[in-house]
Amino acid sequence: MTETDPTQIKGFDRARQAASRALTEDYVEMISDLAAEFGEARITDLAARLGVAHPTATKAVARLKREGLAISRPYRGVFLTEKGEALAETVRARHRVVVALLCAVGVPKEVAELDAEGIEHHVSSRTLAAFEAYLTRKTD
Amino acid sequence: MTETDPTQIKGFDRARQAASRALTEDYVEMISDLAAEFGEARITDLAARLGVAHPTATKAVARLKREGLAISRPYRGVFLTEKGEALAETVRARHRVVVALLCAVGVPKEVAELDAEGIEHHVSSRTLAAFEAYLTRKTD
DNA sequence: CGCGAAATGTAGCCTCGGCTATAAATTTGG
DNA sequence: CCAAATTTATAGCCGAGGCTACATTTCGCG
Repeated sequence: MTETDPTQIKGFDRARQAASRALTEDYVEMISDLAAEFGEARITDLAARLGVAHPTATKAVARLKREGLAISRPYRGVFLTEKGEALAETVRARHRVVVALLCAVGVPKEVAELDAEGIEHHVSSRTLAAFEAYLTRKTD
Repeated sequence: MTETDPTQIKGFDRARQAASRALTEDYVEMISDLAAEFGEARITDLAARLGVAHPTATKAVARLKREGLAISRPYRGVFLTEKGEALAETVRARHRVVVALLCAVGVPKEVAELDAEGIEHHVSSRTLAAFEAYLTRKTD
């Protein structure tokens, strides 16, 4: 029998958990963006921006509501709760840092934006802190 | 109607595609590692290292076989095809670069290993090239 | 105002990647 | 060499997150 390496398993588990959080984070961020732009987030716009069919967005919003991140009434826009807004701000901030770090090490801006969309969900708080410290050092 | 931003959609699509590739890449890399260690990859060891139940590993291996990345006979070990080995090497190399870059910007080694497991699947070839260039610059 | 267009909701289906439980084959040790 | 332990396979379930098709509600405009 192979001696089970807990560190390695932990890495895969974390990656899987991050994958399941990614959708939530994307939707919350997008709802926040749309609210800032138009005053409310509509299902159709959410679906369009995320590149999915509307029923998919409807289901996702239902999940956000279950998790206490958003509220909505039938045939009306979607709004974030305080908890949802807080998460949105966290996600947005992390996104900015990841993009900035990628650019700082020489990744072209558009590529950085594209890759950050996937990478950001896997950046732990400790790695994020290291990124921020690096950017601060480099700026000074 | 919101003006659809193609760049943003592309980012989300890429992230979703990367998520579906991630499992394949993890399994292929792990099979390669086990083959190097023990001469063959057994379903039980694969499952243990990835932290899943064995039927889950069996299903995943079936998929790899469908995709021409691995071969196996009932009750025998799993082996990579040439295509599978090539993918494994690519994945392994990318993993090393990602870990090295994280370390280079100040992420502690153990954290880098954990986060890399999730991040690596979202690093495009252009970003990878930028990482390599940065590491080379820094080393010189 | 009322009607057609647009937006939202609902139903139902698919695939994937987990799981448990159970069966079959293989390996191992006495 | 046979029985027990281990390993692998299979069946069947679940939830997530896609989709299409169709029903319903709201909105905008003539």
